[in-house]
Amino acid sequence: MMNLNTNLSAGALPVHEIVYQDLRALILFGEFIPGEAVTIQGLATRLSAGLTPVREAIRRLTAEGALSFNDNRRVCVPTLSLKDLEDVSFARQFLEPKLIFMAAQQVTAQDIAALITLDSALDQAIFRGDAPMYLRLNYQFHHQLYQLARAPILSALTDGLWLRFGPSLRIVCGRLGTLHLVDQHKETLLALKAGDPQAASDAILQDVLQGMEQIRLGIA
Amino acid sequence: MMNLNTNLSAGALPVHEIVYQDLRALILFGEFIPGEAVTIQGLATRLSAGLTPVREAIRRLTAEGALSFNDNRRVCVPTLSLKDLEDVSFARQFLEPKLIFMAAQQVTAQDIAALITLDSALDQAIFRGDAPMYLRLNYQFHHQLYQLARAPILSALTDGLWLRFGPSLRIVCGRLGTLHLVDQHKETLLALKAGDPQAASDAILQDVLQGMEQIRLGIA
DNA sequence: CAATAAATAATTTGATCATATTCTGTGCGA
DNA sequence: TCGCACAGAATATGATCAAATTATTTATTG
Repeated sequence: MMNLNTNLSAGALPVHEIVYQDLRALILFGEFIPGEAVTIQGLATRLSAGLTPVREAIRRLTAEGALSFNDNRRVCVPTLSLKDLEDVSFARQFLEPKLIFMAAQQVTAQDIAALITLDSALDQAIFRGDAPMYLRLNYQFHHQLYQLARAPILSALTDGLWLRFGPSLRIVCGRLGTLHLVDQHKETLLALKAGDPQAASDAILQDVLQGMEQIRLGIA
Repeated sequence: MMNLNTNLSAGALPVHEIVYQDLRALILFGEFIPGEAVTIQGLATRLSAGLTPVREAIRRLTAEGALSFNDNRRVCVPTLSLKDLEDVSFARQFLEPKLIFMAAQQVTAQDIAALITLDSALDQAIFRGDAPMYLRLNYQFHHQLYQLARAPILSALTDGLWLRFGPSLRIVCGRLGTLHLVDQHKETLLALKAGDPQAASDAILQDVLQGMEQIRLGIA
């Protein structure tokens, strides 16, 4: 009856928030197959949560385009068509350079240091052939850059695009070992250190184009 | 095939879907004041729905940036800062011309006829000084154009931006009578009829810039 | 009789609600 | 000022019902 386990407000996130983050990560890092069906009850069991919080998380992800709500009222992971990828690519091509341009204008030495640390870990993940870790760190690198721009709306838009191609990363994953992934992070970091927003912006654009091309090859 | 009318309501939408649409419209057309608090129970009463469907609708709108989920776990209508508006404006400047360019490449005479009808109704609403109707028809005009582009992802992004400045339209509303709102819809329609994607794209860009400027004046 | 279609039953899944619990802020009293 | 109780609101669960999918059975036809 009485649950005296009073959860002090410290790190108490609502269950629906936790479920959202967990489910988001699952989608973002290719743990679902494109087209795969997702059931509320299944997720509730898998994530040890009640139906309502899962339902809320699903609605959020659906609104972000990470899940698709069918006429059946069933939910599934969308399959990204080539046309869809073109659209995602178009949006990223103007959003990311803009964000990084803004970020470069107000970035601190501390911020850059954190990014370098992140990028080193990323390099090591590639070296080890640790694909899941590579996906996580690569996303984190970009995400952290978005934050530095201090443009919540543009950040949200750009962040959301990752959810669109997340499920397709599963394929890229398999190729990681055989590929020489030369990202443009080094150039971006150099431009940030040099305080050159335009150069940083250009470097990220190359990185985006390269990343989108990898996925295009994967789903083609 | 079989399934004789078990579905007694071909158009029977789930309550959470209806609540979502209703709430969305309220936000989109300035029925809420920026900063206004929104309670689950209040909406449930107002929209004659249960708590769960309302909760789901709120999560969706929150994911779209139309509502903001505070640390208190309370939900409110966000206030659009000038900086935010800049960002929305930036995104629209890229997205809308692109969409209309795509639309112009595959638009049919029938589609154009429907848009002309819509635009006439819009003119009449302005003439009558019917601000709420003006807001609805103006949105509908753009929304219909997005659909014609057949680019679901870019459409969703662009559509979502309207929710960001929806609450700020309340102010524009009041000015409607005193303003000479000369939109660029006529030019857009002419370009569509002429089969000139670039011209249509340019016309819409002007319309977007003009619209954003109206809001900037409103919240400045 | 075999093959296919139709109808029906069984199972899964989604939608909604009533209720119990937890959280947050506030006011009261020491 | 601090602590505690209280009210309003959000959170979360499980029950219940409806809808849809799948499986099974029955009917029909060549």
